Amino acid sequence: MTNGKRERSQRTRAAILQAARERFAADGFERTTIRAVAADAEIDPSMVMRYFGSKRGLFAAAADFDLALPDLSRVPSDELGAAVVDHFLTRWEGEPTDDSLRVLLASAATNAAAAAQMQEIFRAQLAPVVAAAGPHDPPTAATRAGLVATQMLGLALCRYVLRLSPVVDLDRDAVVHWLGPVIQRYLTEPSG
Amino acid sequence: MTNGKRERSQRTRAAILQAARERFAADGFERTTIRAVAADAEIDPSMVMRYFGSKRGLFAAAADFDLALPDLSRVPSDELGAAVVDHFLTRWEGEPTDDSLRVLLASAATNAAAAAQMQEIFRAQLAPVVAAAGPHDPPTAATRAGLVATQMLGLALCRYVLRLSPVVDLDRDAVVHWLGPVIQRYLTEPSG
DNA sequence: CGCCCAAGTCAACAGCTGTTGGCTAATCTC
DNA sequence: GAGATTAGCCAACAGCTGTTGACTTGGGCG
Repeated sequence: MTNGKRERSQRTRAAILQAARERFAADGFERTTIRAVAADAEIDPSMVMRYFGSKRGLFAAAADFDLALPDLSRVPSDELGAAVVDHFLTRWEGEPTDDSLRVLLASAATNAAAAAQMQEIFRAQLAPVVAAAGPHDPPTAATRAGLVATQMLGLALCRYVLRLSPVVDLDRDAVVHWLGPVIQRYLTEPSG
Repeated sequence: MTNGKRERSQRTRAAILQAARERFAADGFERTTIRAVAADAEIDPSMVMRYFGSKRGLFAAAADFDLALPDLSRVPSDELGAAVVDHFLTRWEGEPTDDSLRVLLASAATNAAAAAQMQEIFRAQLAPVVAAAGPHDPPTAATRAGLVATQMLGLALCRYVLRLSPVVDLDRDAVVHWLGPVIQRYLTEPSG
């Protein structure tokens, strides 16, 4: 066949990872079973162990993602809030859909390792961008990043996980209209 | 002994419920085992079944709670936001501590029944209060309630579940200072 | 006292879990 | 082509899970 051994290996590895992302996002860490992931990927459960070592290893691989935040120092300072909200919506609802955030959100609530991973992502990815965007006031930068996290993760929680209908029904423009000024304030308002 | 039979029954029932609340809040629905709850309550696992029928029944009893929202129509309209934020903080951090919200938050992410229960609580308890507090504009009342939920549940998620350090480090006054105006806006800003 | 009901215990069930080791067969390397 | 390497499958393990039923104990009440 045209399939080399290496190519075949990479393909099944990718299939496992995709199935794992969907399962973890839908069911969380505990309820996701290796057997179910393997069934979705149409391979044997033992293959998951071969490729990822353990369930934790599989989760770490599935939940490792990049917020891909843009450089906010190039955005006009009065459009920062709208830009951030718009970026997150694109990240979560664009094509191709990346379930990683939902994976973490659904698992971090009940799994210490997942919570730690979430902390690390926001510390390493969100905090520096916020620091670069806002007033040059290092002590408050971490606080500002934390506040942004409360609103954006709260949105993700209500919209994608809890599926509260008034929040699900908001269209993109409405979300930007309502949350944009909030994020703007968290980023730029003097700490008083 | 001084213990009547009825009194003893009520006491063990309460002990089971308290142990269940702590376990569910700490570990979520899936990782909480009936055996662990029974051990905490110092009784036999089968007693849990006797009193609550099933694990789901136990969860429903542990997660059934009252937001105890005050009547916002008596609060000066420019203090609405601060009053709401302050109320939630008191509810979550006051004495005696009520773990119910954490129970739901930790479980709703991975359990459809818990998510439904969360939806119901916000529909039945938060939405009407928001409707009574804001402008008399029924179509937007549900939206306003949803927006309030995104910010307040996001706060709870980051502060109590994920334990993001910048959010945990905020004291009460700082939380009110930052979130108060946000909630105020969600409650009263014209929908334009 | 003597009956009765309910609180509580004990042991077991059937099922599912993550994980392991041995096996086959197909591919790569020389 | 011979031999090593590796993807993949199968069967099994030890442990834990929610749940059940039979059994024992002790208070409530006539």
